[in-house]
Amino acid sequence: MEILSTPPALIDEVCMASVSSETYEVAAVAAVRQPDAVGRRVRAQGWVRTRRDSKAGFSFLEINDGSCLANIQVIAETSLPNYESEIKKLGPGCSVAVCGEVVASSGQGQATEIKAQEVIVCGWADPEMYPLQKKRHTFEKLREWAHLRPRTNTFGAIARVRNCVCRSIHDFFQERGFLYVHPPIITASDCEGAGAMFKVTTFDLAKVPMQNGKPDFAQDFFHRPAFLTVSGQLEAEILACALGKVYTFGPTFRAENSNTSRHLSEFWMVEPEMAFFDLTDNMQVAEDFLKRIFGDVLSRCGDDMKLFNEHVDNTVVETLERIVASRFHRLTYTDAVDILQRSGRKFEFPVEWGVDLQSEHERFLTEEEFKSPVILYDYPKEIKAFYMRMNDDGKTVRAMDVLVPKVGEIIGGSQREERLDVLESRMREMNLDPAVYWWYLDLRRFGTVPHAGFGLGLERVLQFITGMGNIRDVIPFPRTPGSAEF
RNA sequence: UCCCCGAUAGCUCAGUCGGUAGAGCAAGCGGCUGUUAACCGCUGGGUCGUAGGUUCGAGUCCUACUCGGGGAGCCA
Repeated sequence: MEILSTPPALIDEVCMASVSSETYEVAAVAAVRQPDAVGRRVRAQGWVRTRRDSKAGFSFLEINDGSCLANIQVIAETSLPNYESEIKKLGPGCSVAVCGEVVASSGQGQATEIKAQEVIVCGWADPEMYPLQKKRHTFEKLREWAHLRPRTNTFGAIARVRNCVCRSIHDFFQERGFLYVHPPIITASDCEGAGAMFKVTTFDLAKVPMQNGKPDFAQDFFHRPAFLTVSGQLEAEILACALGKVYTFGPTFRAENSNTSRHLSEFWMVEPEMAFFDLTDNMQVAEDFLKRIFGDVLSRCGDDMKLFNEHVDNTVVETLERIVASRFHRLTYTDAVDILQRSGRKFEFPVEWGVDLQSEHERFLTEEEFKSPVILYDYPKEIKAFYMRMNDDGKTVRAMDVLVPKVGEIIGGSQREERLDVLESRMREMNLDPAVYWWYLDLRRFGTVPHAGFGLGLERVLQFITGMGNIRDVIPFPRTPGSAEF
């Protein structure tokens, strides 16, 4: 366990003036809590969670610095010079730096504690005004305090799990020789038709230049309509068709007026794209990928996952453990429809070959029929995008969706159509103008290769991992219709 | 965007048949205690989401709007 760390510069400037001449190692709470930290002289810095006074001549302070779920208990004796003037007035939310020796704790619940030689108050938090109380708050209320909710146990845990997942994403692809690539965030074409897009413009909206009753985009910044990306897939294909295996990882924007617990207007998406991969290879990558993420979270975020399991959803740990050890069920769309029709279950929306599966159908498959993630593939061409590879039956395309219990679709992907003539006829069928996609078609015109890829919604994965019911609670600053505070 | 539900103290909620508001927690003060969601006592704290309407009288009934939640569609 590494105990030395770089102190935040700002805090140090604020506090160093009053620090005694003795030296202390700046240490994270996570490190100080380890039994082997006993005997070290440390400086712990963070926010007070609670204070308890003892008439035995000292107060207990619980300090959290976000390095782990748990706090470090500080023993602040009445003999400290600022005990009456400051320490007795500390409460939830105050920021402090504590210098002292790490000692074995004589109480229950922690191995170590800090016997304070100095307690420096950096910032006060008026208990009459500070919103966070020493009690449970609803997630809805905490959402109104997005600037303070990272200081709570649950949202601190979410931040750490989110970080762990992002690290796993990079590790997984980097170890397998993928290149991390960056598609544009501003895009000029509504390539995929994957929902409404946010417009990007420098026009003065009070006086937009008009031409024949329409905005004259020739005068706009990019000399044409521009949007925020809804997917980096088409650009990722360009890069894959030169570099082999690539992945993107960045923000994605959808202006869809979706008001659900599973949709955000701004979310993070991972999109691997692999040249010389077919749909079977693609499914294997998706499965290995999810298992790696879940496995890493279990091994690196044990305390945080324990919190989710105890206070949010008591099945999450068991579910992740089972998935890591199991094999995903793979079946065609056609087989899935067959299972649903023969289930005897009365669905609100009847199942029929050719229609898109509803939430209730996906949930039946993942939660009842298989009780595990399910990969569905070979979907009817009518309900999937133009770029997905046509099967020989002429009716289905090489699409795949990875479905998980509760959250539903967590990954959507396909093998891409690499045959120029087939792709062009598919575009015409769907009333898309091939001329607009000239560069996309060039990839098939010059040195085309079979390739495949998928998209994974980061927040959907986090929802699944943590059991959090609302996607707005697994991203620090959720953007949704009518909501962009903070 | 559609359907349903909700909005009362800092937070979570109760409030009967329409008659000017209550609890728990939090906070302040005091007590007790190597405590750890600490505990015990006292005190303060409200334009009942906003705007109209019905009524002698509205937290309560009606309408619209705003915000929040659940479900649906779209999807990741």
